[in-house]
Amino acid sequence: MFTACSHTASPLRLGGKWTPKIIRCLEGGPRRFSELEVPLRGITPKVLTETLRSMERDALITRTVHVGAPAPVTYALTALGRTLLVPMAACCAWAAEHLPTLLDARDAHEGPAAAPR
Amino acid sequence: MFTACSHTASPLRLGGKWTPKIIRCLEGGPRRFSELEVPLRGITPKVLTETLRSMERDALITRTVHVGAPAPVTYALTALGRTLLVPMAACCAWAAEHLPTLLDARDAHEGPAAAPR
DNA sequence: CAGAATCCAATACGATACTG
DNA sequence: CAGTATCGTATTGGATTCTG
Repeated sequence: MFTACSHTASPLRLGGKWTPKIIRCLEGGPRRFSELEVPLRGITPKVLTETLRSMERDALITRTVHVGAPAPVTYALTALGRTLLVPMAACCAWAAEHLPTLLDARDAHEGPAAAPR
Repeated sequence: MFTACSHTASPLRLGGKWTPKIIRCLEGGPRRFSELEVPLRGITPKVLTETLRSMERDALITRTVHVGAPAPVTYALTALGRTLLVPMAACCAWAAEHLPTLLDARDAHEGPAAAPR
């Protein structure tokens, strides 16, 4: 989706499984590592770390280590990261409207033979 | 990007490497297999076939076998497939505006040590 | 708390060769 | 022309365990 528009071969992880969800989680303000693990049910710390690192590298988020006893780390969207909310909204609108149609077509294709009876 | 908006775990190939490009190629009307291979420079027949099949299954395109000597096959966007052009345009606009910024940030991260001299 | 290390599975993508 | 068959590689995501 994104690579189609650019002429780079670089794997932008924007289309990955977790990047958009993380952006949504950060939409309301900075969140800590553990505050991301909870709403992103199913993500493992390894994958969360990897994804956050690549997003930080791409200047989509910032990583801040605060002083404190078990030093908390917060992640926050950058201005660049916030611009992604616009195309994401367009994609979400598409999915909300057309995804059921697509999935119905898929089921009809897969399973006229394997349909429930 | 799309899966983030839905609640399915199904791998929609909308975010794949080729699906958006194929949609763009079909935007101007039906195209034949070999007419897709050319502009999509680098795709192998295997991958093109796989991608077209999955798009057909998802009702994004239709596959039509015509009568003729070496029977030509044409692929065309469905109405559902055309709706994808809207979010794709939003993503392309984002990339056109912000991708250079992102890539600059990436370079700055990777290579202050590996910078050219 | 916020991760790092290690190992593993699934998938996407690709190169090459062949065919009705 | 429009694929199919086979094989191999690269990347992604995940499970588990451990640590400053």
